[in-house]
Amino acid sequence: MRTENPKKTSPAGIPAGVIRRLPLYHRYLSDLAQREVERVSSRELAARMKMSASQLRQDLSWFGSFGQQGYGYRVDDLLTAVNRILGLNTTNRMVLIGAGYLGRALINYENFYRKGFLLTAIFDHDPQKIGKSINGLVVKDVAELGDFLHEQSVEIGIITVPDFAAQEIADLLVEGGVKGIWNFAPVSLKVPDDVCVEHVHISESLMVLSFKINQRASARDHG
Amino acid sequence: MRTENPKKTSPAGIPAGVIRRLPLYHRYLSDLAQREVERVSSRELAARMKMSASQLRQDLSWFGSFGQQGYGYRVDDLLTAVNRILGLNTTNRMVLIGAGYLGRALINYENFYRKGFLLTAIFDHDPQKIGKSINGLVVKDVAELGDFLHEQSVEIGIITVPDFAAQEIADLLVEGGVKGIWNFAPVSLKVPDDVCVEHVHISESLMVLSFKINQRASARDHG
DNA sequence: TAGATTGTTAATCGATTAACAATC
DNA sequence: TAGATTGTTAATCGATTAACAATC
Repeated sequence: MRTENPKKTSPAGIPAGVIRRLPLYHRYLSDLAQREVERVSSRELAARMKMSASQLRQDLSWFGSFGQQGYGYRVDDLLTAVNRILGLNTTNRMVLIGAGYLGRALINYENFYRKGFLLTAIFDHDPQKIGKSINGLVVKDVAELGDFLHEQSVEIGIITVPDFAAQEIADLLVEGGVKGIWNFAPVSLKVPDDVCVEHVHISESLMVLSFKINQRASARDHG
Repeated sequence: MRTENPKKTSPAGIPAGVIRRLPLYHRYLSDLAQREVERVSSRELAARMKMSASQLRQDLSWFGSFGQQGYGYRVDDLLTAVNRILGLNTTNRMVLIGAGYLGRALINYENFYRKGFLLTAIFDHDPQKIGKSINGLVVKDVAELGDFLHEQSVEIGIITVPDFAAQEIADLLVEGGVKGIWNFAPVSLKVPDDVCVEHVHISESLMVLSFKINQRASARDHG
């Protein structure tokens, strides 16, 4: 039986680890769906994902029951469920602030559209960029951001500006009523509790890589 | 007394959570150092970082003792120690494959140089890009990647190519002897155990944001 | 039906927090 | 010295894994 009423009513919320694994489930299920695989067991899927079947089933149980005993999961159904859990079944309108290379990389990422993310405006501070068209959107002056947000309903603000300007933009986004901020600047943004922030840890990630390489090197030398 | 001989000899390795927090320590300590703060206690630093002082001290103890009872930590000394732990005190040579917007964003990120990361070559598949100069480096044909890696010593390969090409590039990098791969393609790369991979979860991060927004919305409606 | 596999409860493992002796 | 704060050990908490009754 497939339901979407979680057995465990999540009182303190869903663990962060579970949430971080949801996009992985999405990716692997999309792969299977694209290859027209009809059914998959927790054992098979978990093996592909290099995790335990227990954990996979435990994770899903936070959101409901999506499988059938003795059968496993219908790939399409589970993917649909994961899409809904992730909020990919509704349109998320976004604005992007900072039309540098990183901003442009995101603007060009067409997969977002397929997943229900819709970029509605691009802002920049640089007069050289303002007025230019990128992917069919004219870059607006960041001075207009506040007004724009009051006129248009926007769920997500994307921050791809230099570090020092990030908090200022975040304040404007919050004031403009966005529900979430996708932050690429390596700073901890201060926002009210009702606004979600997802920080993409680019430089942090490179340092972790450096650590691992170094760690391995010293293990070889000393160990 | 400040030493760098860990008390606990890490048998199974340092927990992933500890490793992920190291760049954070680096950032906050850099901030303090820049503001010429001389000393900091675990309590103060932890409060800034919104974590417990216990956890901070526990984390550091994996690598040695860097403080003084009754005093705390000398900011400079602790930052130096964290830099060394992260491997930022040595030069990490890098090549980048994929000179699209994302690749260019990374090429332009000057902070990397300050942290000991040195970009030595840029590769692309596109004849339009090959031969052009970016930040003083001439873009090479990706067909030359293998030869280049055999001639030059390179620690890190940066993959900013489209998804479908990522594994192929990873294979070339591995064959060329890199120690680590910084991967921006949303695919799980298959590499030997002695090569480290750090995956930057860009699209995954947006889905997590979508989830959180959606979660909060449904909590407001139903809760 | 018999075999397979789920959803969930119980057991284990690891990470975080609390506490405190050591000591600057 | 007395007060403060570390490094570390013990206690708690949460997440992962194992096991199994329910059932397709």
